[in-house]
Amino acid sequence: MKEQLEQLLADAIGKIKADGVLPADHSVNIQLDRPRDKSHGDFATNLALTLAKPAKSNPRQLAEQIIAALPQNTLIAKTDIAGPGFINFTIAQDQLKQQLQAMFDSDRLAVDETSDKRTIVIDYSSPNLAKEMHVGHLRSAIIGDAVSRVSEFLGHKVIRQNHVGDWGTQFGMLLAYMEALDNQEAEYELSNLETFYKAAKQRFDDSETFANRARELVVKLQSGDDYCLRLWNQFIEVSLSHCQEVYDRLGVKLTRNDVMAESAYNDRLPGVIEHLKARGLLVEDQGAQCVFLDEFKGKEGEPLPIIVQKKGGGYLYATTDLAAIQYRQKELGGDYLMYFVDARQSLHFEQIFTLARKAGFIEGDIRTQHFGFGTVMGKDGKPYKSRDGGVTKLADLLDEAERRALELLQQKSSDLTEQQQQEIAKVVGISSVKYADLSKNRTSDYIFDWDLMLTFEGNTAPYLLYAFTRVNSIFSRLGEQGFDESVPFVLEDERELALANQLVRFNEVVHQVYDKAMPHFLCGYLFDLAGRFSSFYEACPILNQDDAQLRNSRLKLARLTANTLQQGLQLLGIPTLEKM
RNA sequence: GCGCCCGUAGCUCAGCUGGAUAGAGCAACGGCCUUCUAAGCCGUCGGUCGCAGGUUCGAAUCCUGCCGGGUGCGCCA
Repeated sequence: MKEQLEQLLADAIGKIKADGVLPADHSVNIQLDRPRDKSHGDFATNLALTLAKPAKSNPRQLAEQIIAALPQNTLIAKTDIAGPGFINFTIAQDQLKQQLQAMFDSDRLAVDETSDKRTIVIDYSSPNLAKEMHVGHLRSAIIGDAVSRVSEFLGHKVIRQNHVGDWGTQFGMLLAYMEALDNQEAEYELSNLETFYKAAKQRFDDSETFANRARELVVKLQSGDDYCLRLWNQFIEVSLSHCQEVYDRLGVKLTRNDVMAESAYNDRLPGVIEHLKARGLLVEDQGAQCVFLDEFKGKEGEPLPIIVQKKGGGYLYATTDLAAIQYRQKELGGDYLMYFVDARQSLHFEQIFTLARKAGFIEGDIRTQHFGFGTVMGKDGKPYKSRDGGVTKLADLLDEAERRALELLQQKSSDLTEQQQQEIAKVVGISSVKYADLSKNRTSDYIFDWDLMLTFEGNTAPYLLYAFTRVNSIFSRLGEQGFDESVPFVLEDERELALANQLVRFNEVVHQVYDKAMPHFLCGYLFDLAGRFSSFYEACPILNQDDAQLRNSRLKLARLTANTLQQGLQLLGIPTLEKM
């Protein structure tokens, strides 16, 4: 609907250019807003204001000329010139009803597939396997997963990549500790990776002999020693299955098949260095192999190095990331590489992307984009910590979410069995954590607050889940008798109209989420939708409506609302519940 | 020192490429359950958009400076 109107305006601009009202070479950016104030119509544009100067005209007069130049159409019911020269459009109700009907008939709620289909490689979650997943891993997994789902829904080919860290220096320490324990002990201690890591670190710091053994083991591991590889494999296996448990609980779509660990690029690393050398990009500096790019200057304007090989010959994460870019493009056929990684790594990615392009690892139309995100903070405004001051394990955090959700459900009297309550609490708890994250602007830090995310009031998962069950209850009450879906939509009450206008925006919003990789747009949309439905439900009798035409139309609105809520939540990676 | 991000109501957050009286939710206060829904709805109160300049017909949004907070910057990943 917005696109159609944009097209009409583009035609109008073309016409006034042809008429000499506006210089033909003046480039025009058509901006269409949805005015907050209902009296300003369904859409508004400031075109006449921005073009008044180049047209050497006054805005209101130009507005009239633009309106006059609009092609014949059935979309616009009314145009007004308001204030200094805004053009306000009221959409013809027929068009709105037609759009609703299209959504109603569509199995994808009339969301358009993208016109620019890509093979998108999405790097998300990517934890370090040395430790158990903690709070810091939450955002990448949740946001990356939501954007993956949205991208797929729009018709892109999505390849998920879990770039887990399994090759760092700290593995020597872990292997040495495994070695020091006997087999059974090791198995037992590995069941809690967090304490295992701490114990290994402790020993590393305390004992010189142990530390030396740890360093020795790293070297042996990296040179392919069988014994080390066996220990290492055992450790990685345990750690990966921990991750998988967390993904399954979170409803994050990652599986073992998506794991492409750092170590998997080992064979490619010498080739990366060779390639850089062949391109004349490599410079030796203090024994290390570096690349200096003019784009990145240091303190006194001297170029900043990207170190790709240590003086001892070891490789660094910059090297691995370059190898990964090469792999994702060449082997996976990706033409859009997305990275959902902490914002603190933005400089690193800028450097890597620039270098990758300069070195020819990526060329032409291939997009690379780092989507950073802020830190999860505690109520004190500092990075989120557990009570004892340590980092909070993700598994423990999810346990607490489920426990708190159960408490919340128990407070409300309900006809649910104990068993049902527990199952529902799991969904509500996990969804609350996910939604709290998704509903905030990706780029900013946010404060993790149990009380705010686990409430039925405001922009929260429980509110939306409950809103869905309320809509659904209409249909369970309706039972098997069903309703006549063939009647046209009736939009007489202002609340019916408000709901309809919101429903129709779904397409636009889903595309925006993809364009900016900002799931919070969708959250805001769903919250608004649920609110409008509640107002409608309050004021407009549905099942108790005698007028059959009206009753069926309202049932259709309710059905469409339910489907949109469900689809929207699903795109966010949140399941719906039949009852709560 | 240099780079990036942030500062909006008492609290948690929106505010899309500059647009019309800066919006939600919570908290506070006041209404609404013999008609599907009260885990809801309707309303009231609450802001010098960190500060100071500048650009513009028009700035929370763009530019400059300052204050305050975060974070990154040669051999960890």
